[in-house]
Amino acid sequence: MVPPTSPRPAATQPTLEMVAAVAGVSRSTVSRVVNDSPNVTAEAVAAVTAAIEKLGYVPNRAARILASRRTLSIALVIPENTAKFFADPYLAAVIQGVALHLSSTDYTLSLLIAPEKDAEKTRRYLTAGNVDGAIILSHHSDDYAYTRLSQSIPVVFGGRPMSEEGPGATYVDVDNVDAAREMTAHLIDHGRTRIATIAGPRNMSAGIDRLQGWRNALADAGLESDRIEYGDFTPASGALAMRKLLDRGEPIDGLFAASAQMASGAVGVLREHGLEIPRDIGVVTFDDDYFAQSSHPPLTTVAQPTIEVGVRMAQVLLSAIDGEPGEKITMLPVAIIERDSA
Amino acid sequence: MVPPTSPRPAATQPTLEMVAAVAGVSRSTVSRVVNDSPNVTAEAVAAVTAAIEKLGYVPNRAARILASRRTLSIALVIPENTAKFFADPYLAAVIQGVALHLSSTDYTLSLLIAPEKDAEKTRRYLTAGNVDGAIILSHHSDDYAYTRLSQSIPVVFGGRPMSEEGPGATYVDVDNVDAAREMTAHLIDHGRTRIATIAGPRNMSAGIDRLQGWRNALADAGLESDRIEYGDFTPASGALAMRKLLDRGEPIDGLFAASAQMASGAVGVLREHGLEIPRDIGVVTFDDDYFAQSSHPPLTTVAQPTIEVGVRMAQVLLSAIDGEPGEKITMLPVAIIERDSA
DNA sequence: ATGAAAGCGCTAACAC
DNA sequence: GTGTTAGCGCTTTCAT
Repeated sequence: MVPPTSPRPAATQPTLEMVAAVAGVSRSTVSRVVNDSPNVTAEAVAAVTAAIEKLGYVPNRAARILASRRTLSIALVIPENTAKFFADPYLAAVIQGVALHLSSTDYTLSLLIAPEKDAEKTRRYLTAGNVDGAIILSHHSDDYAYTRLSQSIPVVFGGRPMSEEGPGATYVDVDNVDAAREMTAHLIDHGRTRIATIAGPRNMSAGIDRLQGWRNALADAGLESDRIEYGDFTPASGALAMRKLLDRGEPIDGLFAASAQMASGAVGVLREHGLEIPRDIGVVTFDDDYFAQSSHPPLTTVAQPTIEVGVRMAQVLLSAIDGEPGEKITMLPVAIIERDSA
Repeated sequence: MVPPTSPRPAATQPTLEMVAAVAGVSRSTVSRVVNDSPNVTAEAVAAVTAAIEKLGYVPNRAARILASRRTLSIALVIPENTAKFFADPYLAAVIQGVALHLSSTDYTLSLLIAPEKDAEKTRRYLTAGNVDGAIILSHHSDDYAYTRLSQSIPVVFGGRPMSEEGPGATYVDVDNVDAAREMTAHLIDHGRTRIATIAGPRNMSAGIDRLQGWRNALADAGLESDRIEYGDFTPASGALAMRKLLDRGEPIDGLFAASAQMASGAVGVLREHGLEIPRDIGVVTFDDDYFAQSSHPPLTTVAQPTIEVGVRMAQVLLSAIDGEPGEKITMLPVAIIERDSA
């Protein structure tokens, strides 16, 4: 904790009261104008607006929050174990989308990297009325700290949460099962029959669902589905998984990597082993990031609307905060991008 | 703008007053304890602490801010043009470092993606007393909107800022010139004589400085320094620059890419052209990210203390907010990582 | 060392 | 439609 110190030198911002004086109205009227209240005459609005402009008035957030009991701020919570994925283009884009949408509102984004140990501190902060709502970007199922959070404030999860809260939770996601199935089917359509997968973690819905999709496609085609290794969505884990797959000594002519970052690692290993894509092995994946686009050859993949996911999470959260009904589950469409890697 | 709506249903958090009642002291004393004031008896501290614990009291931020005129929050400003680099492991790590350090303080991090157009809105928000200080992560020189910001609030830049504010500005950086020189010298030591560079943008100090370092090394060795192409630190730009370099038709046996992300793009192109590292060309770069580590072969590079840069920016900013003197410029050491790519 | 009292700048009934 | 009046929950002189 940083101990509080000397108070600030009173920046003397213009206050609502000063605006009222200049505009020749009461503070209430200024407040109404600032808050877009419908019940103000055009003249009053004009006078106040002019005064605000003239003085360069900006409402004091703290005072507003204190008086209205709305914080105008939402938290973006990233458990520390997830923070190491910060560099993942997917996560980065989602965060960007959230920030982008909020910048067109009066809301402010509080970025919280939540330490595993005292998740309790974070939870308290969130439930103590410091934010109007929260977006949880948690990769793992073991973040039970946030399980009951939505009883206190509106919460939106990025992707279906794994905890018991799952049913009933509000989240934004894509149809991972079906997209993975399609990707795998694409491999099958290209004549691949010995298809492996580098799956995501078993404690993340995205990992589980994409694996299920892969299984479904193989089952539909009557193919074996035992060529599985798990990664954690990082390139390094993809490389390791690919090595394990190859070390099995069984022939593989197709690979579905559950994320482009893992595919990135895997492709490097394939190249090391002298395997050429798509001559020796077809490779398809998930996410249309730089790697998928610039790999040689570029990879057939599932493009998720990343920025849009962030934007929608923000939208859904804000409307929940405003007490609007709204669906708990928002599924966004993906785009299948066919290239020459299958 | 999202119009304000219904007030929140009064979450009835315990207040300082309730704590005072339970502890049997005045509100002032509770406040003192909460703020680590030295002038409180041990018994009072104990009683208050117990009461706080019992009630699960968390101070109301807004009230605190309003009364103390300190916001306990700092802004992390990322101009929109820089936001597209969000997925750059370097940027991601720096942000993480900032958030990490703040999580051990009472400060909150406000993430601002600042739209180019109304940078004025952002500037106003920052100067209106909404934050105690700001960290600017701007890649470009043309962000004049933030030039005068440090006249209003403490500001720390990530890397030496380009604007006229440069002299006098507070920032955290590494010695890009020298590190680049060392990397290039490494290439020369390995017998390379026709050394190219993929430089960063000409309007970013990191771009300029690393280019200068490359030039210095070549000058020291009496080698030509006209093999230059520019990128914007993204992989795609690195690939493009490499193509241009190769298209010149002049022989190249060494490459210094000003960032690992650009090296990533460049290496792909080299491979396309059948050039092998280090047999045909030595490659060194900047940043020790996943790509540099897992490229084939892994790349000799300059490892920047990325998380540490973020942590230090936060530390420097907080001490500036607390009015402590402190150096304006913080240079962090880098580590030269020699591998087999030269 | 502690308490009493006066706001911080705004919003939200409530009256007019 | 507009003004008046209470606070929102805390910090901070100023006494004691």
